[in-house]
Amino acid sequence: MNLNLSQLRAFVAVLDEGGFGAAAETLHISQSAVSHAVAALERGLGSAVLTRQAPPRPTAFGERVLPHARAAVAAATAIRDLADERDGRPGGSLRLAAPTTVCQGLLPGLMTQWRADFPRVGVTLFEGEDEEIAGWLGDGTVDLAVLVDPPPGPGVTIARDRFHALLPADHPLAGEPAVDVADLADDAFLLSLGGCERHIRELYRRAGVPFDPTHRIRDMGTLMAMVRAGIGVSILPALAGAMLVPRLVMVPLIQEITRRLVLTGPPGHPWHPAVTAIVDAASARPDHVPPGG
Amino acid sequence: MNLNLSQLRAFVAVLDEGGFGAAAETLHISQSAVSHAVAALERGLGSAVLTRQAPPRPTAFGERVLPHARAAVAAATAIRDLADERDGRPGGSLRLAAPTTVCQGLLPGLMTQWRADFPRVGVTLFEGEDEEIAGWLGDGTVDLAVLVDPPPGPGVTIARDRFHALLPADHPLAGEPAVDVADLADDAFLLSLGGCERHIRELYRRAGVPFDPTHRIRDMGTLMAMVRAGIGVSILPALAGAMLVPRLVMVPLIQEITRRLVLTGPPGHPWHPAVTAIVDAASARPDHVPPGG
DNA sequence: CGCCTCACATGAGGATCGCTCATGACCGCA
DNA sequence: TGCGGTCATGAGCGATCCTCATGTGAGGCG
Repeated sequence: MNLNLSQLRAFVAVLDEGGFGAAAETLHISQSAVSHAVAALERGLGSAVLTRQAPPRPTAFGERVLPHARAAVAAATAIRDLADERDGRPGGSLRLAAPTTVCQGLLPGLMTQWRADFPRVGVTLFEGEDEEIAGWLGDGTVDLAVLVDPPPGPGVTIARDRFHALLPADHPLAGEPAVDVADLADDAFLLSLGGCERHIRELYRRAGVPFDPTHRIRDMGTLMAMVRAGIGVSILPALAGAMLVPRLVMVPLIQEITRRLVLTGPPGHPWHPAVTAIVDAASARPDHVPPGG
Repeated sequence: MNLNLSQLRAFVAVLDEGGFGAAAETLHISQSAVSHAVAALERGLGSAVLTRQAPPRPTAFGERVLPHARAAVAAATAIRDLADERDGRPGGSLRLAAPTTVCQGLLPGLMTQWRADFPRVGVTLFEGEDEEIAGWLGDGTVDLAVLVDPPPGPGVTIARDRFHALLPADHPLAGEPAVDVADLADDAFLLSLGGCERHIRELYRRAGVPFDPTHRIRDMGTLMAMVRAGIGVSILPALAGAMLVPRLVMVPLIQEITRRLVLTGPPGHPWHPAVTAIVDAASARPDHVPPGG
């Protein structure tokens, strides 16, 4: 009747993998073992933690247990990986969360670097939106994250990412060395959702221009397609340039606003040894990516 | 060879209780079981985590493992206690850290209140100094703490504690309704260590008087004895009044400075359910203790 | 309506684990 | 050298946990 790490691991894995069978695979045990483990957990706790539909969801009670379960599992994993360090090089496998633009613009280079520096560390990438990512980091869903303008704390600034106007290549301003936010008022404005609103609002405030986006678009591909089609213009961080399709240009804004991208581990929790190593290594280096456009 | 919660529990308990035998007692298992558990942990991890002298200390490696072990154990305990909630009332046993003055001035009342409100929750009190306490909260040594003027975050302000002059009863200023910090310059100043220096320094800054303490004293009893003996005067928060011995008085200062006492759980970690309940209950109440002197 | 399939539960059996008891080894101390 | 305190070790046994095989229940389809 006593709580057990493998029970917690099973519980977490079922939710993360979306089923008992899938959990069994990633845990390298049989489906039956997972079922037994979750059943034992529920017997031990006295109530169900999972609804048994496809895909399994946590019960209200399971929802409350989950963050603690994640914390326990993460701690155990960290200890295991701490022990697996060889010749000072950390090992283990990390889950990393980052916003879309960072995933596309910054991480390819970074992760290549890490693979070279920390060959025994595996990194699984989770793409998300800013607040979502902070939540994942807090509740143990991920071990490592790139946060946008986080409150001061541990972690290392890996880039300062300046905002640019996104214009069709045949736009009158497309050839300028820099444009004023106020000059964008002639076109419809396409606001990209997902965390940059705050900065864009600030840009308009500084420019003294009322902010009145015509469309709000979540998907970056859609946004670019619409700008290319001449429907309007947008403002994006420089890193989004990595996703640029032909016949689109990014022009620096006169109103110089940047977002700070910070690589950090879970606040409060002890960090996974590999996370500490990676963040320390990033601190020792200069910013990897010049915020060019 | 697989990591195990009872192994981690044993490891943590040996350090906390100062020995294998003592750990065995608190865990309600045999000394042999503790020895086996730690041995298995070390076999599993591939290196020693404890030095086997009296009292056992963590090895360098053990030092790195310890915070993760605490996190795992705390998480498991929280889950257990989450399950033990009956009719909405939380249960379990909490470790609470607080500074000396709070322990003596504020907690007796608070803990009585809690005993009534949360009869199934046990609280063990750890007295410490301000930074020490913040450290304990961060690394999982305690579940709940009273912090002094912490950075903004979750938690509830349970008191605003105003600073007072501590004078012998026969001091010329002892009868005044309030005194100016500048007027204390005639006497030797006895600085009490342990976290209030910052505030006292600020008081002197505001009064425009140079700060030049004659003695620095750690123990509150010693301080009071010395003030009573006429060796000098001091400045203490109102809560220290709970420790006042006869022939001493506390007089409010004209320079009104207070310290904010905040009851909170570990930053970042998910909180123990009973901690959440206690902090929530405290938020719902007005400040318990008027900062009287 | 019956059958199939997918997904999870259940039961039996066997290896492993983790505990206790008894005892051994080591250290500081007189 | 002997003694008490502290931790380690080994044997033995019950509990646990995993796997294999099979049961059950929901949903899709002819």
